Formats: sequence, structure tokens, C-alpha cells
Amino acid sequence: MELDTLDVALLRLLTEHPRVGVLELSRLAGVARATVTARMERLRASGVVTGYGPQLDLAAAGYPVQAFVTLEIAQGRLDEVTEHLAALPGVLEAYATTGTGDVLCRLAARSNDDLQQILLELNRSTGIRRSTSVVVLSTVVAHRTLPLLTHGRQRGAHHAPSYKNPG
Amino acid sequence: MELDTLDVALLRLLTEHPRVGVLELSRLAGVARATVTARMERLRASGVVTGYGPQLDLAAAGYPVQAFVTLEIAQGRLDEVTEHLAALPGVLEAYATTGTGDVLCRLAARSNDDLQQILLELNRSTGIRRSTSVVVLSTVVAHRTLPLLTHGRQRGAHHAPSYKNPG
DNA sequence: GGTGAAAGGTCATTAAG
DNA sequence: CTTAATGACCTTTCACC
Repeated sequence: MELDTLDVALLRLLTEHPRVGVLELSRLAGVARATVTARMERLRASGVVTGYGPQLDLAAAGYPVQAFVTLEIAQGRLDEVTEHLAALPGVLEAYATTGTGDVLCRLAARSNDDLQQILLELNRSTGIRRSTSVVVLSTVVAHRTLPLLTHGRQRGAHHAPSYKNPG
Repeated sequence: MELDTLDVALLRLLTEHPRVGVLELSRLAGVARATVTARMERLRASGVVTGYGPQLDLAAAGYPVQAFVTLEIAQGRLDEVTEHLAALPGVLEAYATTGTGDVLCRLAARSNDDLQQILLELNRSTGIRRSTSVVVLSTVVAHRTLPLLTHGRQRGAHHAPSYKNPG
């Protein structure tokens, strides 16, 4: 779905003033309340907004150590590894990628010792050929999406850059 | 801060029923309203909950391509690169890490062409010696934190595993 | 626990593509 | 003509004191 200015404005307002109601949101955005309701429903229905769950600072919650682990998977055993990863609470997210590694996953742990335990558990999967891990030292750019939606409108990259559209 | 069962239960309820009020939350959790209010304030004040902003599916919003890029930074030029990364909307997050790379960052783009543009812009920083990128093919484990808080209670990893705490 | 104030739902009207 | 926004109605529900 393509987001217009109002959509992005609403998302920004929701980000800055997290738990405001629809009425105040409509005031802040300068549109009618029903409009806000309709837009939010549209964003939800289209799958752009997947939820409004609380955003957690894992470090503050007692998990100050994070790491990225690149896994090489034995041929045809991704499903098995997927199950294994999903069963480990320390695995925050995992993605299949191109490159020499096959899966990149992100871990959180209470300490370096705890991280080592998680890595050991992780490597107990026989579907994992090899793993390389790097520990997060500091945050350079904190997680964000609004700049992309606001300024990332450099279209044309997929609008026929050097050849005309077929047809 | 250490989270107890009620804290985790509230966070789970907030995740599943995003925009419910405190009253219904107290009913769902089976505790008094004031308790919920106090806990939520405590979670906010302690920094565990940083916000309730909307969670976005970038693919649904028109950015289906994601990539992880490992950067090697020229000695002492991390600040310069940090500024550069922060100025690029396509950079979703970035972390300084151990390992042969110095910074791991995550990008989103409208297409592979768009991704290439972003990578070119990224590499225009003279503080970046070398960059290696992998493209995300699929999600193996979707982003989550609740399993960690719920089951990730294997404490003791930082409770003097093989040596006593320094006195 | 009481009270002022929103949320949520619906709808006819109107503006714009 | 289709789609979307609007302002107004109402009832229920919540947040605050």
C-alpha cells in the first residue's frame, strides 16, 4: 500500500504521543475524527500497521547483551533449524539471507556467560554447520522507520530507470 | 529492572490487545486497576517500556527489500559515519559490533535497484573502508521479545557460575 | 465510587478524483 | 460516478479525583 502525507503524519503522531485517543489525534492532525478512524482501520487492514504493542528496552529489562549470529545451514535442513531457533527464547529474530551465511539471527542475553550458554544451545542443532557471532557494543542508529516513510520517497528507482515500461 | 510474572502478563496483554484501557487491562489480568496503573508507570519510569508506537510492516508499506550491511570503519571516524548513517532514511538501525566488521546496519528499500542506490550513497562516506551486504530472503523467526521475558529466566548465568562475585 | 469526558458506531451530506 | 472526508448524532466506557 502507498502511504500519503496524512498516513505518515498519523503514524508520526502515534509514535510521538503514544497512547492518545482518536479524538486528540484528529485535533493534532487537523482532520475529522472519522477520518482518523478510517485511516487507521485502512492501515491495519492493509497490513502496514501490525500492532501497537509496547516497545521494550531489553537492556533495561535485564538483558543488556545482544549479538548477531550468522549460521551456515546443512543442505536442506532449514526447517529443522527454524524450529530450533523458534524454541530458543534468546533468539529475537532470524532471517534467511544471501551470502556465505544462510541465516542471520539476533540474540539477547543477561550477560556474556548467558550469551555463551545460548550459543552453545544454538549450536546443538545438527542442522547448523557453522556459526559466527558478533557482539553488539553500542547503538549507532536506534531502530526507526519514520525517516524512511517521510523522506524515503525517492521513487523512480523502480519506475523504469533506463528502459521504457513494456507494453 | 527485574520483571515479575505480572509485569510480563501485562506486557503480553498489551501486545495482544494493543489499545485497551487500564480498566479492561485490570480485568484481563485479574488484578485491581490501581495495580495496573502502578505497574505501567513503573515500567515506563524504569525505561523498560520506551513507547507504544505503531509497529509497521515495511514490506506492506512499499519497502519489501531489506539488507544487512557490515561496515569497516576507518580508524577514528565512527562519528562521521554515524552522522552519515543517521542522515540516510534507508538505514533502519545500526550497531557497533565486535568482529572484523565494525558496524552492522540494516537497510530497507523499495526494490533491488533502490537498494543499490542506497548502498552507493552509503559508500560515499570516506570513513567507510569496506562494506559487505547480504539481502534478506525471508523471515525465519519474526521479531519478538515476549518469549525471552517469559521463559528466558535461566538466571544463574550471571550468578557466579564458576567463581564468586568480587566482594 | 461518582462524574466529566472521550471512544466507538452509524449516517447523511458534501467535496474531490 | 466512485471514493473519501466531514460533522453530528448516540450509547457505552473509561480515566481521574
